[in-house]
Amino acid sequence: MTPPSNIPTLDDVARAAGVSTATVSRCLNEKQKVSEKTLRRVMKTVDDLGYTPNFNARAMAAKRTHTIGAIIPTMDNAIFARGMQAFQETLHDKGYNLLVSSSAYQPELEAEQVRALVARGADGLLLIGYERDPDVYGFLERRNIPTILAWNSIDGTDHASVGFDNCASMKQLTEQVITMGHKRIAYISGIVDGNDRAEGRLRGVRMGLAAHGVDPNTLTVVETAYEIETGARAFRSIMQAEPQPTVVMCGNDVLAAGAMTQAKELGLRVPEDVSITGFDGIELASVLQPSLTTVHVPHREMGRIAAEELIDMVEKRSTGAFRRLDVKIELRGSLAPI
Amino acid sequence: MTPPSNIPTLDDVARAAGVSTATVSRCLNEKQKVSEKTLRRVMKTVDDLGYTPNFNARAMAAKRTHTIGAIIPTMDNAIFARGMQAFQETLHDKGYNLLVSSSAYQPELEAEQVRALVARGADGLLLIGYERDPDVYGFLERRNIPTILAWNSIDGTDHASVGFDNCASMKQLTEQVITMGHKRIAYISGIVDGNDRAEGRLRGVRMGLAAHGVDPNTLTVVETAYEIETGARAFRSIMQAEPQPTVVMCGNDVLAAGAMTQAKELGLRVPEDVSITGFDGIELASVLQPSLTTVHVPHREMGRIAAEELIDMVEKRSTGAFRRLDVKIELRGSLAPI
DNA sequence: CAACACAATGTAAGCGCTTACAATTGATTC
DNA sequence: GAATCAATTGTAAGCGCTTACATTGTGTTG
Repeated sequence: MTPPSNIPTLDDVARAAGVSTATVSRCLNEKQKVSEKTLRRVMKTVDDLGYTPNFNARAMAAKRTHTIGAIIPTMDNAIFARGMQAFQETLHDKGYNLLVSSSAYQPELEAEQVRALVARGADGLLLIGYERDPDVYGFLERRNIPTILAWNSIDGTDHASVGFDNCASMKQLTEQVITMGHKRIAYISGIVDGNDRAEGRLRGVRMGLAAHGVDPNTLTVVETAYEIETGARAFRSIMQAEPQPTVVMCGNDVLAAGAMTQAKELGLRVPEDVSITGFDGIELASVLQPSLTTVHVPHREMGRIAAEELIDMVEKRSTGAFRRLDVKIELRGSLAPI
Repeated sequence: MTPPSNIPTLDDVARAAGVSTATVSRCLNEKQKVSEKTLRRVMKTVDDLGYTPNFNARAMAAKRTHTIGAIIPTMDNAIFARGMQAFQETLHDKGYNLLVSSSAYQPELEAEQVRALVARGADGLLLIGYERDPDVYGFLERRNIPTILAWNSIDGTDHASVGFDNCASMKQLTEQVITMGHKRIAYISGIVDGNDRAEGRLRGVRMGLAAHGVDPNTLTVVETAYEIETGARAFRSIMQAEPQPTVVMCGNDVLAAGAMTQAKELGLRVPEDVSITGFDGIELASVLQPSLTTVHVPHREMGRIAAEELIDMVEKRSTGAFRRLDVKIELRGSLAPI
């Protein structure tokens, strides 16, 4: 004896409209298979009853969810916000929903989230970067879940991806810095372990140095989490060394923001006493005083393309392409010639 | 004739372990009801087969999802990031998952998302602010979905909520500003329509003026979206008027950041030529130069409490409390006496 | 007008779980 | 040793949809 639930089901609609459940289902999903008269009547009943299809039942019967999952390292800072927004918008335009979770930069957590999203029936997945336990890729392949990787682009990889070359981009910025006469360079890096973007950027700096005959071993590197506060701390410790560097390059804009604030607190003028650079080109960079020299990444474009490509994969129009986007060095007030 | 899918199901596990599906289900959900020996054997089989429970099937059979839905106006800027992070962490600690969508400040979109989240089986919902179509509340009540409102707190409302008094907080800041001698005040407001937080803040400014005998009609108000760029534009248009205000108060820190950048561009010194204030106390405020006077909102605490209370409601330990949190005026460099 | 094609609708079998209830087991008691 | 009971396990009925297949109705054709 179940209490008569007041939540209308397909059955209720069918009964009220005097048709079978199959017909109602068709009205909802394949209108062209139903006569116009029936369609109108059924839709009116749907409205009258305030019927909403039960998503889980639907997913179960149809084995499609029109849902895409995304796992990003963090939502707490702006690095991924813009790109994910564009990703979401594009999905929405094409009739897909987005489920996001964050892994807090922890590989095991990411693996767990992959399973959770697949268990929820995600038709496809967006992951950040390449580096992760092969088991995860194995699982995805066995389950046949189209997956696209973003925010990085490494030569010689064949996985579907849309990103930019973190290493080459940072190398380019480093060469620019060196060209402006800087020799004593310090670098505040994000945590490299398990983060191929951070690793690539660090490698890019070293390659930039090497390309100009500077010994990469002279580079001071501090590795720390991507937060304003930790960026500030790293900057302080760097500037205690003797001789002080003439430029502190940062693994991203958030770290750079921390460095800039700390510079002011230490009474150092930017860029007269020390130059500072960032990476990403988030809004924060243009609000800083002086505004931040950074590497601008086309986040929105990356998000949009990722969505389009992933849907093509889900709908079997593509087997997964490799797309590399160009970045742009933004030279601004925080970097000056020596 | 279905192709033999390689995705293991409960049945597969049961067969392989030589028990019934009920027992496997118990091993997964109510370990205490199963003998230790069986439990071990079944769990090993689960592991060997790489079995993952199908979430949709589970939700359907159990009518519980351990999933909470949240709909916030935007993910694109930092206003909600910190609070949602804490909300998420607390949910996770208590064994719940979070599904977030953003409504882009559009009431119809929000209503649609509410239905979508409920259709997905969300056990409870977090919504921002009070103001929305009564139909939405009606729907939620009919479906019996516990819902908590956050980010605002209005006297005389009885809905479960955890927030702060936007109006009183802004009134307090306004009084502080007036006490410092400011008479010509301008205010850059967020879009008030459909946003009770923005509306409350604007009302708070007017009440603050009135309380000190300043005619609220002399207040210049520019209403615009919460973006750095629009904040900058609003500031420019305000400073073109004669006589210029001595202080530009802003509806949030993002607008204030735009105002500050624009002030520099116009060659105006802050706070010597014009004072600027914000609201929210996001990280951005402390990175600005000079650092921003703002109203600090305990976002993390709000997120945590919202999660705890909502779970209590879902698990029938509470019927929905009304919690008001205190804010703190942060007096910093961007505001000076006249 | 019988024969047929095609459009519209109906029937019913699952999808992979949870759980009420029934059955079995083994220990305990008298 | 029969009776009792708690602990453990099994049986099977759904949960609310989609969809392959069967059925019905309608207009065309020879």
